[in-house]
Amino acid sequence: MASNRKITSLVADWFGLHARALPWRRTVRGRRDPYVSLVSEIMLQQTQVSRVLERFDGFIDRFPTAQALADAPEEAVLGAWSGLGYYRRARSLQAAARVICEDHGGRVPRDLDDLIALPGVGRYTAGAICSIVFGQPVPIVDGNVVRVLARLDGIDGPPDHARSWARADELAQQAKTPALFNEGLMELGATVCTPRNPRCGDCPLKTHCKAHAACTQEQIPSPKPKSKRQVLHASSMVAIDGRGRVLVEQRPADGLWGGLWQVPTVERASKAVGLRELRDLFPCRSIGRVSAFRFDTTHREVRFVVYKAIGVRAGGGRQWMTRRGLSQLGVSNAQRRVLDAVGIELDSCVRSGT
DNA sequence: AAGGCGGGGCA
DNA sequence: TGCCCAGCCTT
Repeated sequence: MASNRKITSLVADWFGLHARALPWRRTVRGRRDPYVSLVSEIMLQQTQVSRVLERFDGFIDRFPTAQALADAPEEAVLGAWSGLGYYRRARSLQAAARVICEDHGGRVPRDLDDLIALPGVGRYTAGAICSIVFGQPVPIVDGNVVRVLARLDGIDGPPDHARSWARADELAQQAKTPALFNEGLMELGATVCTPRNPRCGDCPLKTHCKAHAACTQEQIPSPKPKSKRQVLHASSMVAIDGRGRVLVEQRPADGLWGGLWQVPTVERASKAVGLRELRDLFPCRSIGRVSAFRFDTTHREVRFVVYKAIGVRAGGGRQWMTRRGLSQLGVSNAQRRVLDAVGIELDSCVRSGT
């Protein structure tokens, strides 16, 4: 049985050789920018690196400091977050920036409890900042770490978070450089000890891994119990005025796509709203069905029907918006599909440096 | 403890 | 099609 110290040094040394060059890993005089790291950690919550890469530099260019983020209008933040999903993260991140500016002098706090007190920051994210940015010997556990540690110790069954935290804590405390060990453990899970087809031949822990010894790495951990997706019927009405503007409304702050903008849309759980009721809700001169499509998320199957209407008036919280204006706001990818169905393509706000 | 919350890529 | 991803918050 290898010592914890041996395990941690193997991982840290491996990371030193194989770390990917990711934008949030840039350093100035050997230090990472804590604010930049915080943004990256929030973006990376339940979101793959490849997806974050598409948005990260643009977001940092636009909001380069906690103060800049705190001072920005909320719709600009949601606009920069468009397409990333889990939009509450964007609001929470800005709220965190405001706390940082008001309570911590504009500096990301170093204290674990201060970090956890920030909105949108839980034990994982706080631990990541503490250890990776500030070098403190605190553990972090994400989906990668759960998997790597379960395989290393040959723990069968569904993901056991309590055990993973205990094990990660013991390792982080004994690591020579907790920053390199923690980030290396995640990197290992992301690039070598992957859910499927792990590349055990390239793993620095292969001679210490119980799953590898027993050839059970593919079965560990066992899949999480699945929850069934709810079906939602959405009827979206696209209306365009004489100047080419689009009629839009803002969704409620909470729930699915909270706070994002959309063309007038009615949602029903059981069946799609009928055309007659649709006309009652959206009075117009004429309306016609354009197309339909399915939009799947992890938790929902949304069946969209797209209508195009003529002779609609604004009001009831709905307003005419230019396409350029709309592209600056938060718009879900589902609504981009709706607009695409009538030939409207929003400017991407993914571009960086503009 | 469980459920809600996006979106895309991959087997 | 099902599963997973640098999780967090609410109930």
